[in-house]
Amino acid sequence: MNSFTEENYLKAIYKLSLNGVQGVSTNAIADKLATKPSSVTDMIKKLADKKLVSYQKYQGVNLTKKGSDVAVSIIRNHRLWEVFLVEKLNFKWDEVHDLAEELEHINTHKLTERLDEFLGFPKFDPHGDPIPDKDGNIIQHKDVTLSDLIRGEKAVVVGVKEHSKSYLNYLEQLQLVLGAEVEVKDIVEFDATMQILVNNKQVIISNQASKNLIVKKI
Amino acid sequence: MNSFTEENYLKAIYKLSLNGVQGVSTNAIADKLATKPSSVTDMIKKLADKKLVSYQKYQGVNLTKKGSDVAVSIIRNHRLWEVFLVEKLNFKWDEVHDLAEELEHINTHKLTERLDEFLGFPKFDPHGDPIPDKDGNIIQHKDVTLSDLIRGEKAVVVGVKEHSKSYLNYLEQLQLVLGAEVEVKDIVEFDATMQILVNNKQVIISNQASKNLIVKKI
DNA sequence: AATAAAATTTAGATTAATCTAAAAATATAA
DNA sequence: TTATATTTTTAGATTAATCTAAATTTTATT
Repeated sequence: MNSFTEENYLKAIYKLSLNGVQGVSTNAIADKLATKPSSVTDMIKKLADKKLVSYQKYQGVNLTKKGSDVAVSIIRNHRLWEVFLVEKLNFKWDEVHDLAEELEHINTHKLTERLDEFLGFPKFDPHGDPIPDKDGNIIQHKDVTLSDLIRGEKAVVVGVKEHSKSYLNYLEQLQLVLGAEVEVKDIVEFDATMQILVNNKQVIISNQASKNLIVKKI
Repeated sequence: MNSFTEENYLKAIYKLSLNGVQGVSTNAIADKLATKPSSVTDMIKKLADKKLVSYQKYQGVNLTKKGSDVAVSIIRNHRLWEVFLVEKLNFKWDEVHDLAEELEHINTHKLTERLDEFLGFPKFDPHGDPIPDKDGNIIQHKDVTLSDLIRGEKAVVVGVKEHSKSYLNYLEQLQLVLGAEVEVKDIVEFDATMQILVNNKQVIISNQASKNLIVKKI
């Protein structure tokens, strides 16, 4: 079995690998986990001993198949619990991350599968992130963001790239929730600030905000 | 915040105090937690520093109000999660203990209260143990066991004093589940083995088994 | 290619939880 | 009540995860 800490490292490395990076850097991991590079080096050695990552000094790490499987299963758990918290316990989408961070480590095959079934085999979590299926397959929706649209285009909100409470809370105030329809009315050339229509209401949104909102054109 | 380990110590001390014991012994705690007395002494000192227990060398420990509150809230969590696992995820009563041992430590007020509400404010867990309410009040049903009955008496199964998988599994095979009606047909004088009627079926049950089954006379 | 800057690793400490073995205190029994 | 047994505590080590500070390697820049 792996400790919570080991699991968090594997998850961090997995997520940092998604950008197609070959060899995740020690500093990047330290940043993501809010720890020190020297601590990361120590842990990487341990994970390498357990064949969960492949590692050569100064060259960064990559997950092995085994390590990747563990990471995906934790992500599966995390996202299923988020669905549970929002759909069954009526939490809001900006409240569930920290709780799911704890629940995800109760990593028992049977519990996960029963939960999945109880929830009706959801495909996405409350933030639009895809939930890996029981075999670890995961649908990656391609990241078209609101900031990619041009004037006159319409789209539906399908996810977020940033999960902070403040961002999610802000989006909710603007009614920019999953499924909302948006239409680009105008874009400021200077800083890409957008004027958009959400539920017939005019909204002004910064580039910082629009580039973190994943949409699907319609 | 308290670590998982600290919480497990508090829970163990709480349970060992239920028999009206003043000053829970180091050895009893070590036994319950499958650890060594020297480890227990170390941890007790730490808990005493945090004002969670009162302690004098060689005299055993007692929970303070603060320590007792923590213990009760963990027990509340544990039992609520057990209800969830059995009623919502269709686990059997002999499968839920270990999972609940992990879930109980995600000790967030809001989560517990939402779960309680979702489950319909249950009063008892799947083994018949009372669930403390949100203020920590707990109904203690007085422990009449099957072994206390005499020939001819009838009763309903309301709980168990022993939670091992093997015991629970055995009871289920005999249909001695919560709510089952039993009638004492005969008792062997030598070793208190009982012949009882469960759902019109004759069952022979040892004293070891009957004294761990909590019943209510009817 | 030499040097400066940045990233990474090593060395050595620290903290929490545990252990074994030995010492001290308490309880029990002749 | 003295000796013996049991319980509890202390002393000193160990393991996992972390840290700081120093050393090393890689990368970037002149």
